Amino acid sequence: MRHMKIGELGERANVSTKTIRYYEDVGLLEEPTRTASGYRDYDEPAVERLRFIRDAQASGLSLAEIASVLELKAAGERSCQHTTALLERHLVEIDEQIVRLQAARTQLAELAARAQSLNPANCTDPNRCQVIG
Amino acid sequence: MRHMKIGELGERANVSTKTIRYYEDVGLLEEPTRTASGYRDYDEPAVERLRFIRDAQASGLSLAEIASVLELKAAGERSCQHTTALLERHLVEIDEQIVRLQAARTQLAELAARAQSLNPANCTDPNRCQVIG
DNA sequence: ATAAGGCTTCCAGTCAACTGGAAGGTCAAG
DNA sequence: CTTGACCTTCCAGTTGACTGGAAGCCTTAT
Repeated sequence: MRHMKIGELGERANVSTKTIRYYEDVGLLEEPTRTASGYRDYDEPAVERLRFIRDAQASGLSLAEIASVLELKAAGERSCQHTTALLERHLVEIDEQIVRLQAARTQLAELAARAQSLNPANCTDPNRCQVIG
Repeated sequence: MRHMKIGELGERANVSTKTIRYYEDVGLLEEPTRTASGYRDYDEPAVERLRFIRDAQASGLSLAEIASVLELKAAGERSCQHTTALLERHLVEIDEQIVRLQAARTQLAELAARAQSLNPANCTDPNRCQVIG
């Protein structure tokens, strides 16, 4: 599958078309080529780039930080001290985040186990659970 | 250290006093007892609860979701199906998130290694790195 | 007893990251 | 040759989670 329009790109990277255009607006994604009729025309690597953004974002980088990382990635050489330092710092943060996640996981799993072992038919009071909608 | 005021609680859980009052406003934390002069008066377990909120938030739960989890936690029994289901779903999400984090970690570590092995003295162009400020 | 610093309430403002909607062009299927 | 699903731009609105600031009370050290 060589070329695709924004809708397919969005589906494949699990991002809305709105969000893709927004990323382009804020400089996260460079402007793609266009078809004769003005449609955005993406290629395979665009999927990869978008997924990278999603992963990086999931790791806790802000879109602005991701932009600078992508710049470094694109540059390939001409390393920039600030970005390198950012990366180093962020690796530490990711490790901390993984630890926090595992801590949360443990606590939530415990709660879930405890909750599951009880009668689940008591959710009739509208004052409870209203948070979840 | 038995009792503390909001400032100390904030320091110990690494949360601003503003944020603590905000959590109370939105129902995440129940209203603490007050000193004679009207100051919020917290005990040791409050630190734990606040840290739980932080961990849960780091794991990707919204404050509203955390509120319902805390409700379940407080109830201890009288399990609520919605919340239990939320927890189950979220455990899966946490696992996915850990995978994403590790993927991002790998990619970023690679980038960092690549960047580090290059001359880091090229960051003179103000058009680069401006994102980081 | 006064000054610094922490506490109180209340309300408004900010920020990131979308998200919705109008108004209209494009294209493949029937 | 029109219907419906996509696509376009532009701009405004929303959401979640804070955050700032005013106005004023409380506490402790000097």
